[in-house]
Amino acid sequence: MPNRISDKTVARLSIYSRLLGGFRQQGKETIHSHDLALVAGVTPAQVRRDLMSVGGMGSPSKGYDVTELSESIEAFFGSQQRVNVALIGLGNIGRAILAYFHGRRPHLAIVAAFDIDSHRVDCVHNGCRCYPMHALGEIIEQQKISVGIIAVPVSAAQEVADTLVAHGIEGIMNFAPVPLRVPPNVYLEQVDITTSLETVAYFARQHTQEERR
Amino acid sequence: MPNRISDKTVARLSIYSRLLGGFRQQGKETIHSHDLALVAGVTPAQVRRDLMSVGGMGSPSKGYDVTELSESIEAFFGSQQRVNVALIGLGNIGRAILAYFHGRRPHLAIVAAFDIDSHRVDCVHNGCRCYPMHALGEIIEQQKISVGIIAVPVSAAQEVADTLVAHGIEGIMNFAPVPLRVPPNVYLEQVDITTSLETVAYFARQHTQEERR
DNA sequence: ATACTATTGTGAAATGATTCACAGCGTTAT
DNA sequence: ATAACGCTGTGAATCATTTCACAATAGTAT
Repeated sequence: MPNRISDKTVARLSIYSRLLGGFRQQGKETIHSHDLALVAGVTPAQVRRDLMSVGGMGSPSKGYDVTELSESIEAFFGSQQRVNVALIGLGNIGRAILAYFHGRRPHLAIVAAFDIDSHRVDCVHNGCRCYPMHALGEIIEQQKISVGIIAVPVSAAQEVADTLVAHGIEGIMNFAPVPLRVPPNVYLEQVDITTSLETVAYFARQHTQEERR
Repeated sequence: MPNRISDKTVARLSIYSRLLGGFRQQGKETIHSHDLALVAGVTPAQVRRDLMSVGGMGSPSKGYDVTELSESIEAFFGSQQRVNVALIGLGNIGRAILAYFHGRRPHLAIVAAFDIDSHRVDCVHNGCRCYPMHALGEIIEQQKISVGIIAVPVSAAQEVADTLVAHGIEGIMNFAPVPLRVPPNVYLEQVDITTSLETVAYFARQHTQEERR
């Protein structure tokens, strides 16, 4: 492998991509690393470093061509080939996620939802059919789903993860506030809202106390 | 300042705290760094390093006293003093967050919600009163709110953040998929679900391609 | 044409986070 | 009592990420 790209860089590229989409719509043709850095909340050097990963094609004094760069990053994310996503758990968080992604990213579609509650099963929420939990493995393989979003209670999260892994999932985004065990060949992203809020509260208090010093 | 603690460490301490709570309930009295590391999904060395921040009080061959350690971490997070939190935006994500935190963390309470939609205003969701948006500044100061959760659409996010900052907020957790500009004395946590999912999809695909090599 | 300016791309340095490795020390076994 | 074991706490080393700083270069002005 030539040079692996860090997850931090990938996350920032996603942000640049979204911002560039906005600039494109408002007719901006070129942009400097400085300007992109300003709206992205990072340093110009970081922008340039990140853009090297997608083969940065900027010109001095003009900067980067917005359309060209936007398309380069989309190509980097492989937007020509669709990634199918499953959402497991249709509670409050699950429904919020479903509503959130509905029709937003064409190449990143939630194609199936799952829940144990029979009231939710077989309904269509935001254009997405809800299947019973026991169909999980079968549907993953049928629909060639490679990414799973876990939005079930803590007590069920590891079991769901195991099922996903057993049926060949490649990446998991976990909203349940519990660290999951998955094999190293599966990419895992923990989105732990409780922990995040606790971290914010901690540093908020720190700042207050520093001011008092 | 003696030694600043990194946000990564703080986040992990929050996870340890939660896990220790579980161990405490099931009557476990002592625990080794190795065991805590296993369930937290990190290395034993990392656990010990993190616990140094709260004045690690482990004994060789017995390990750490579960109750004592649990209380040390809670004290570290300042659980004796309550942090008041405001939630701005009661759409899908806002309601999910509200339901999620309801009665879960006593020292970290969402005490007020805000929305522009008059249908939502003045209702009580999950024990939390919803105020109209124009009351935001006033209520923050009245209720001594120091942390804000932004769950409004992208178009309103920066304006809300500015209002929060203007009224003395110390920390912000932002769910709107746009980088916010806040002064350096305000701690900002971006929770960008789209970006996270895109990152998962990217690495999931990477793994698939590596296997093919 | 030539000089000047501002910006990119990128080695190199700095900073930050994690892991290693081992001294020191309770605990247990003999 | 003594030895042996295994774990903690931590300095040092490693690894990862960010920032610095500047050569190369395209555009612009003279």
